[in-house]
Amino acid sequence: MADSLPPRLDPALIEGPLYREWMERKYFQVAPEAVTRDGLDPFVIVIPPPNVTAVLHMGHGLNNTIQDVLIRWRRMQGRASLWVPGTDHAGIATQNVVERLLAAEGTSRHDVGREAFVERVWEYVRETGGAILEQLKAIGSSCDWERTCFTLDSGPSTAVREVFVRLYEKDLIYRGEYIINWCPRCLTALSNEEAEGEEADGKLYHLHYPFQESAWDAARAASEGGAEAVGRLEDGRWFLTVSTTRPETMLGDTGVAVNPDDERYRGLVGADVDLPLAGRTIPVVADSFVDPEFGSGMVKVTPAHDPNDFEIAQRTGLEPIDVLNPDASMNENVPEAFRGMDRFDARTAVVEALKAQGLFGGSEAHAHSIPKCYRCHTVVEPRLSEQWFVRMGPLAEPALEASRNGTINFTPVHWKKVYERWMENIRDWCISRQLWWGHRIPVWYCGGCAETIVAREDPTECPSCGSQDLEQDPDVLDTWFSSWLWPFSTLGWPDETDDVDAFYPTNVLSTAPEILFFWVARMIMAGYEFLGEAPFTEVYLHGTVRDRRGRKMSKSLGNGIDPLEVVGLFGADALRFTLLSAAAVGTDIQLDHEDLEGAFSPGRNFANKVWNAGRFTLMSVGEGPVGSVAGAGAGLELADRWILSRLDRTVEKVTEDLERFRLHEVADELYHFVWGDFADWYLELVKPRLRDDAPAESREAARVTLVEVLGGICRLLHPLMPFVTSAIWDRLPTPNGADRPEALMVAPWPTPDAARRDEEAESAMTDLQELIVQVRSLRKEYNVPEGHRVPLVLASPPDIFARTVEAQRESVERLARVGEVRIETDESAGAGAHAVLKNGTEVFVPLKGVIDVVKERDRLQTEIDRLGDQVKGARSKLENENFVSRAPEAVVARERAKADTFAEQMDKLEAKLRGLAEV
RNA sequence: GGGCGCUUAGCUCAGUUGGUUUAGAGCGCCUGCCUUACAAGCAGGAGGUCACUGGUUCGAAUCCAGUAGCGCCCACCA
Repeated sequence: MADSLPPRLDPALIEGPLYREWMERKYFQVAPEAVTRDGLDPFVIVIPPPNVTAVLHMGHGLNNTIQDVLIRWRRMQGRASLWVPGTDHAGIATQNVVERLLAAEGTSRHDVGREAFVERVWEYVRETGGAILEQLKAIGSSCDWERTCFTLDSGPSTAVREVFVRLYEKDLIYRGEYIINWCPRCLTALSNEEAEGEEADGKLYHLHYPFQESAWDAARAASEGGAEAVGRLEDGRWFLTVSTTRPETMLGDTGVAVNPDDERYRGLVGADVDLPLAGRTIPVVADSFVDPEFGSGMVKVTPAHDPNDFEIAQRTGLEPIDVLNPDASMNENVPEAFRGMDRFDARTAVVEALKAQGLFGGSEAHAHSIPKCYRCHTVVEPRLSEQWFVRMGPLAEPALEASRNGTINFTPVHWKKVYERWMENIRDWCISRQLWWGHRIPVWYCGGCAETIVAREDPTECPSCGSQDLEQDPDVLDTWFSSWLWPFSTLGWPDETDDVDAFYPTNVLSTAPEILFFWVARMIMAGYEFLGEAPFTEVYLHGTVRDRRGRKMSKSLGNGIDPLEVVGLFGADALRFTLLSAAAVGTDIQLDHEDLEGAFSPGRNFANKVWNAGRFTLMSVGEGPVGSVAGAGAGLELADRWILSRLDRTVEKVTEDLERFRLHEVADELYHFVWGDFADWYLELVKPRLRDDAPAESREAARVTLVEVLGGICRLLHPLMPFVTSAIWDRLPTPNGADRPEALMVAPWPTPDAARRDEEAESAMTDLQELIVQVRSLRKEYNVPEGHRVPLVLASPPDIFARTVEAQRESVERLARVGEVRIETDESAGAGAHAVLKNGTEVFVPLKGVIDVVKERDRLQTEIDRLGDQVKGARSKLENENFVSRAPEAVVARERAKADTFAEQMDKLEAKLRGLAEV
């Protein structure tokens, strides 16, 4: 059987069939009864739903590999592990895509009409949507596909409706007129989170507004009092200067504000100025928002196009004047010359017009951040409009507390602060979008009596006046308004389902930090508000996948890597392992998109190594029945005991690191255990014992150990590399032909076994490895040709070491490439190896390190000195009364333990040193 | 402007509460090997003042302060 395995792993050959088998056997599925009836401990992850029409990218590859590792590991631990998959309708993104399709056809959504447009999007989603879920299967994701959910499905839609109504009834949803972020291209409102600031080199323009003649005296007085923003034109008029980065908005100014405590301008409050171009008169008002230190200390107030100005206007009684159309062209409230002009053209035009009137005060470079639409990157325009908002304050309270009291943990931990800061400064959430694709807002306006109806069921008549003249709010909800319910809407809420009972709350939420606020924070708020409990307790935020130059991978840069291409070239295991081994907690991942082979060689090479180590083991063990490790008992040799002990340590370490999301460490440990300990050392050491002419007992001990260790490797590695491990495990015999789980993915996760620990074997092996490495190094140093075998003379080695070498004599000879190992007690022979140089002369090579008594003495002495220092340090602390009385008990205890252990170790080493001295 | 993080081998990065790490890995590089599991391999090797300065300590890549460079997040500064 093993002979039939090809010497080079061909992932394509094994991955497809294995995944199909897992699906057929329904290993990914979990029924709620497993929890409610059978009492299994649930472990649940809900997938961050990718956009329904998205194509898999490396970020998905990384995130879903992480989730699959956790799910597979917990499943093997015997927990009812459920991974809920699904997709998001992605309001703006999807609508934009289809609008572009229509544009290419020479039409638009307005031409085809709302109903037909929405139908068209559905059509598009049905055609192209969900492909990403198939792609997740290719990387091995073990989601319960029967539960696949879409945010626009009836279940999640019901949840959205229920939540809207409940919040409205609690007065946590309101409609109001505020300055919102408006995308003039998407023609919709955006939330604060959706308007991303982008650093840009802008300009700060200075504009002059002339005072009305009645204020000239006050202006002169201010000017003489040192008000630098006040000046006089050539024609004698006095003016003030305001600064702005958006001069075109001056057409909508309704005032100029100064700080009430600003001495310079106190006398000007109440004065009127002429608003140039617009032909209006506006007042100077006082508001404490104005920072006297910034610029001239005078601010133009444009209430309809700036959130701060809007607030100033509310406080000072200024009326907003809207000057922009939805598409950001100038509207009818501006002078005819500017009407219909694009905002950026208007900017130039306004500046030119002011120049012509001598009212332009120049401009200067000004770096600042400009908000842009996160979907189309158009510069967002603050705009006054009527929108729906969620009052976030009350929702944030428990969500903030959950982080503070440790109910919810963040990995890496520094996100905790970021999260809390956002929660502390929470602002209301604008949830209405002027789109057609999404959840329609469940609000109707009565034409008969102006009643607003918010209902779970579509109303047919007004409950107040009975009128049937009802019109539904035209807007849809922010995409995230369905996403924030995901951990329970996917389980059937608001119905009281078994799934909610069994699987809520979920356990881990793994995602990219970019959507901490968009999604994670809001899910936590929704969890508390609607189910009274956090939706998960662990938040794992992974790094960003970047290219070799550190740039984020993106479609527009063309620097992305297609995970499916990687799977096709090197296999899913290679992809997964490479990502995991690069994904240290809190760090980004760099992959060279121009050298896929280089980028993914760690995973590919390791997968192949596992494959070959497995193949060799299977061939060596052969067809015959195999006993158990327990049965082998005293027959186990040093190398066997060593590798079993190492396996046990690895089990402990790997499990511990999985619990702490240290997946990079897990990958690293398994890599070194499998490649280093198992393949490089153990397999090489046991080769002589596997021959037909080897002593039967020794051969049997090797066989049972091989089966045991390879089985352990398969289990430990399975969450990371599910395919290659399964392929090997399926061919692995069981001890004494015992029954076993029908598949590796449902086999039990190993647990540490104290009886397997063997420090004697570990230290003896360390010495032996050191000897072999020394000899190899010497051979190289003295140019001993490959074909030459030289005797290795070990003079007067410590007893235990002599026995170790003796036990592994054959292996030592083979691995060190020496002809004969001689152990002598005659010190005069020295410790060394005879080597024959290229010219034929024979030299005696003294061996360094473990077998060189003198050097060993030095080494021990150094070690002892160092331990001595440590003991001294610990003891001096313990003698320090301040330390003992003030330090926490645990710390003192640790210090005491330290002193004891190191002293103990020191004694041991001193004994060893005395032993050497006697030789 | 506020907050946070990073700076370790040619490259990309690990290094878990300060002490068995005389600082590690992968890739790359040099030397020798097709040793019947694997050349996607085996063996040996070169390469680092752990950004800089000072401090705490018996002991610092690890803790503290400052300096320089880079990055991220948040923010209403016109």
